[in-house]
This record gives sequence, C-alpha cells and structure tokens, in this order.
Amino acid sequence: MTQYEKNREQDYKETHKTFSKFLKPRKFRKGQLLWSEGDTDGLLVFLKTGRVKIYRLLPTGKAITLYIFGANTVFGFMPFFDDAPYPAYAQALDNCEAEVISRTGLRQAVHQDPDLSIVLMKHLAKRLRDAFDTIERLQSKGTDPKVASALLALVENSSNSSHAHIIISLPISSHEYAQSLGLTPESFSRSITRLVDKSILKRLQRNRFQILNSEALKEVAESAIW
Amino acid sequence: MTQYEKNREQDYKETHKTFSKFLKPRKFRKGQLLWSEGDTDGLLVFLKTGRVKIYRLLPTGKAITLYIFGANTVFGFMPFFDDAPYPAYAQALDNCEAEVISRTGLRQAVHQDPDLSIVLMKHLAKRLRDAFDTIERLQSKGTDPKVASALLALVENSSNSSHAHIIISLPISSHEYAQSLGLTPESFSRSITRLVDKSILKRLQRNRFQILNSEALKEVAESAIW
DNA sequence: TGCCTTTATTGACGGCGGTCAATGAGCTGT
DNA sequence: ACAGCTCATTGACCGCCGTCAATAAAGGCA
Repeated sequence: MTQYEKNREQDYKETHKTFSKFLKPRKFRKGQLLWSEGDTDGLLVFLKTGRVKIYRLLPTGKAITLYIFGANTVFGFMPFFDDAPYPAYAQALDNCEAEVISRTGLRQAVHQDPDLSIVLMKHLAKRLRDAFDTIERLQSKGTDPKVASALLALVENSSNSSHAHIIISLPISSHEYAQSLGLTPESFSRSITRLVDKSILKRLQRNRFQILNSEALKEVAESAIW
Repeated sequence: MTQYEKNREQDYKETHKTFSKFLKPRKFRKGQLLWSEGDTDGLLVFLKTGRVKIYRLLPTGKAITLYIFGANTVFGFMPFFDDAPYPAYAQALDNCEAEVISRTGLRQAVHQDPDLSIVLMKHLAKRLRDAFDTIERLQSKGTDPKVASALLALVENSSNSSHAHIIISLPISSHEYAQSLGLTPESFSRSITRLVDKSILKRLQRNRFQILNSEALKEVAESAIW
C-alpha cells in the first residue's frame, strides 16, 4: 500500500469518524441513480462497497464520465457548498452499501461543529486538484501520452504498487474509459498494444494490465508535445 | 449586465466585505509570479485590476493555461484547504492591483469568524464546476464545437450581453487560448473563419468578436458527436 | 459445459486537424 | 507617420486518429 493510499484511507476514516453520528446506512442497487443533474437536494455519500459513476449527459444524449468513485470515498458535497444544483448524474455501477447524510442533516451537523466543513473542504480541494490533472491530460497531444498518463494516475488511486509488478485495473469498461480520455475505444486499444509491443505493459485479463517498466511509462506520459 | 454577472459581482463584493478587515493592499508587476507550483505558502488574492494567469509547466517546458482571472475575482485559496502545495503557477499578465491575505492571516480570520470559510467554499465549488465544463469541452470531438462552447463560456464571464450584439474578447492571445482548448492556433483560427462564413460571428479587432447569431452558435457547440 | 451476448482487438480506409511556410494585419516605439 | 515586430490568418501537405467492418476473446446464463 502506497503512502498516498494510506493517506487516503486515513482521510476517509477520519472524515467518516467525524460524521459518524449523523450518518444513516443506505443501499443502492446496480443502475440506481443517486441523483440527477440539476437536483438541488444534496446527499453526502460515504461509499463503503461498490462503485458510483459521475457523468453528464450531452444534448446529443451521449454521456461523458467525470469520475468513478470506489469503496472508501466521500462525495456528493457540491450543493452543500454553493447551494447550486448537482452538475452531473450519479449512478451506482454495482450494488452499493453506503452511509449518507441529507442536506438538512449536514446543515445541522455543521452548525453543531464548524470543523466539519473544514474536513469537507479538504475533499473538495482534492477533487479540484484531480480535475486539473484531468484537464492537463486532455489538453496534451497524442494518444500514447494520454493513455500512459491515465494509467499512471490509476496506479496512484489503486492500492497496488509493490514496485516489482504493478497491476492496474480499469475501473470501468475500456469503452467508457477511452471516452473519458477523449479517445475512441479503438485508439485506446491500439495505444495499449503499442505499449505492450514496447514491453512496457502486459495484458492480464480484460481491462487489467501489469506495468513492466514504469520508468518508460512515465517517459511516454511526458512525451506529449505540449 | 447579465444576471449571472450581477451575481458574480455581488459575490465578489460580499466576499470582499467579509474579509475587508484582514486585507492588505499589494501590487504585482506585469510578468511577476504571485506563486510557483509547489509553493506551500498560500496567498489569498482579491484582484481589483489586471489579469492573472494560472498555468502549469509540463516536463517539456511548455506551459498550459488553467485559468485567466480578471478584475473582481478571488483566488489562491487551494493550499488553505488541504495544506498541499499550489498545483500551478500564477503570473500577472498586467500590472495588477490587489488585496491579499497571508496564510497565517487567513487562519486567524477564519478562527475569529468561521463563516468566512463558508464563503471561500462557495468560490472553490464554483471553480470545480468550471473545471467540469472545461473537461466536458475537452472530451468532445471536433474543433468547431469546442470553439463555439468556449466562446459561449466567455460570454457568461464577460459583462457584455445586451442581446443585440454580444461582444467577446479573448482574455489572452489567440495562441494560448487555442492551446487551452487542446487546439493549435491555426485550427482555432480556421474554426473562427468557418463561423464567420456562416454569419454566426464577426471579426472586430484581433481577438475580439461579435456574436451575430447566438442560437446558431449554441447549436454548433452542441453538435459534438460525443 | 455449451451457446449466446457483449466487449476488446485488429485491419483498411478516409478525413480532420496538425505542421510548416508564406502572407497579411495589427500593435509599438521613435 | 513610418518602420519593425509580433501575431493572426491562409494555403498546401501529410500523418494520425476516428470510422466502419470483421474477427476474436471474454462473460453470462441456462
């Protein structure tokens, strides 16, 4: 487990502990919407198991994925901060167990203990930092740098990094993952193939890879022209 | 002045008022760095005149622009929230007048009045919403939709919208602006030309346009395949 | 286990957009 | 006002990546 991962774990636990007395357990079925874009209700979610996808619907009906949240993450605090509607949809990708706080519940909680908001702000700030990384990745030129950089970001967020053989799993289907990089699934696949040919990557199962040469992968990620 | 603009003005004024007793005037010269990526000091800036560019340096030495802040904006609060370093550089594009609070100053201020943090959170949340829009734009396919959507976003942030002839000015050089869209200046220029040919846009001065048909512009923005 | 559906990979092809180069327009300073 | 420079625009060309189609592999379910 990386230092980063330890911190994330601890962050989550601390946050969870801080809010524990206001939390109510709740389950979400696979496919269920936690909220829709435009909703103003606000629901703070502590996800314990399963995955939740945050996405937007374009006017054309196509969906673009903003985040995939896995176990031990906190999310859903946007409307609490600026009283504006949710900027995206949230849908359970699996059957999920979670603990939640309603809008009014959180208001009360924060009223009782102002420090709570500090904790939430940290999470919000982290979210913004991640968004910067995403923007940087999307602005860069060429498919290989994007893919390499995205894979490296996955390593950070996954707990596997025993140096020798780092295993990474795409949190979603290759199709959606490619799209979140602004690529077609075909281009993504081709890029992976190129990395495999260079002995930087190894295919394990579908959407599951092993990094053979992380230094080379970093080089590819940084080889973007911009 | 749009409703949106009114709100932004008011938001800024409220925020400014809230912090007024902690603020210290400060000037920045054109080209001066307000902070560097990795700095942990933290400096909350209320910009009164001039523009400030937030950018990252890639390993290749190229810069990518994340934000351009103009008059009447608050920024620089990231390190206050999560105690992590600034994720980007901040450089004055003009001679700027501002009022600032140091890290310690803000700590004291928030300690005295916890409501201050609520105000900052709103700004942080707004920043994240903007980031979502940017991500959505970058993920979409085709140059014209990107350009159209970016122009529309500029209208929102600028005070001009007297319905008949909406004037938009690029906050930075066409070159940099194109790059922030993941495009080359040439592609950007060609896209503008296409919009002009369709009588959707009119060139005024360099980097200054008039929207002749905002409905058509919206259509183009939404014509992205994804 | 076997069948069927879904999803990833590979190939061929065409178009969009990036690159390079030339021209033109717009600022700056003297 | 003129000169000189910077920066936007336009053109020609080509390579990359998206599209379409076919194949292969992997899950899902009875």
